[in-house]
Amino acid sequence: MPELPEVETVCRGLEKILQNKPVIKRVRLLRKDLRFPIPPRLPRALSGEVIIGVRRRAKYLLFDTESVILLNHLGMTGSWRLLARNEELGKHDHCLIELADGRVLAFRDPRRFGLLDLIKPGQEAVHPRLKDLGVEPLDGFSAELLLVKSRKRKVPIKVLLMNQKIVVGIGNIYASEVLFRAGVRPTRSSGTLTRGECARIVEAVKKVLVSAIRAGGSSIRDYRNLGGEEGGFQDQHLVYERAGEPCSICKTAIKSKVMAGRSTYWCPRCQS
DNA sequence: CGGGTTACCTGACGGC
DNA sequence: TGCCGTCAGGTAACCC
Repeated sequence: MPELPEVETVCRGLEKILQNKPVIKRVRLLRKDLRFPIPPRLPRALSGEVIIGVRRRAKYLLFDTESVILLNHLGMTGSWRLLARNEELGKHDHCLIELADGRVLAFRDPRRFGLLDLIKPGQEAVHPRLKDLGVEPLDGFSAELLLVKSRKRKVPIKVLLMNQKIVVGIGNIYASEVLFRAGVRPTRSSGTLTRGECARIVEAVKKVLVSAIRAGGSSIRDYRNLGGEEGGFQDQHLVYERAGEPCSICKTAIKSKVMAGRSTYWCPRCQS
């Protein structure tokens, strides 16, 4: 579920909570694997380390310590919770980070599509999950880049926007929302986009993501921030999960279809 | 390599 | 109340 705005919101929440650079007292793994095996040495590698900071790259969170980086992906249902004192562990709490100051961070992930791994500082660029990631949409993404990457490609633009090797952070909700605002149909073959359309798409990507971050992300089903609160951007969704409803601009019924296995929404009149 | 489909997993929801 | 099929903010592993 979490796309860039949700991961960014979680990252900012973690940064705030960890700004006193706490020492990790102990890490407990409640299961050995999520989608992939969790390194068995992870608890030992992290215990005693100081959390220097938390960063986001694409939809990944990176917890920096002096000697190792904790890499985390939320998958579809992952969340970090600051447990209240004496709070019972949930059925899907898989990893606990116990801080020396007594606080406990829990990684919760019912579907277990998330990821926990370790990276040696300086080795980020060669990590298999990070090495092929594309450009950050809010840092270095441009119409020129989209134009170049879309040439000679037949995939629908909606699928291209979700391709993390080209531009990162855009998932199924924001792809539809961006293309509606850009006035481009999600089914358009990428190679047919004009320079002007690429410019409109890139502008819409930036606007939508910035607005969504400002709103604290979108909560459709599961997504919650660190405090368990919902985001607010779902109130600004203009097409996502609105099939059959009148378009906010022209009142034509919003259409939907499955593309590359994912539900996709658009206005057949406003988007060409 | 590009493009498409399937699998991974749990839970919520609607229909019968 | 079940039970069953469908679907869900992601991505990797297959296939052709």
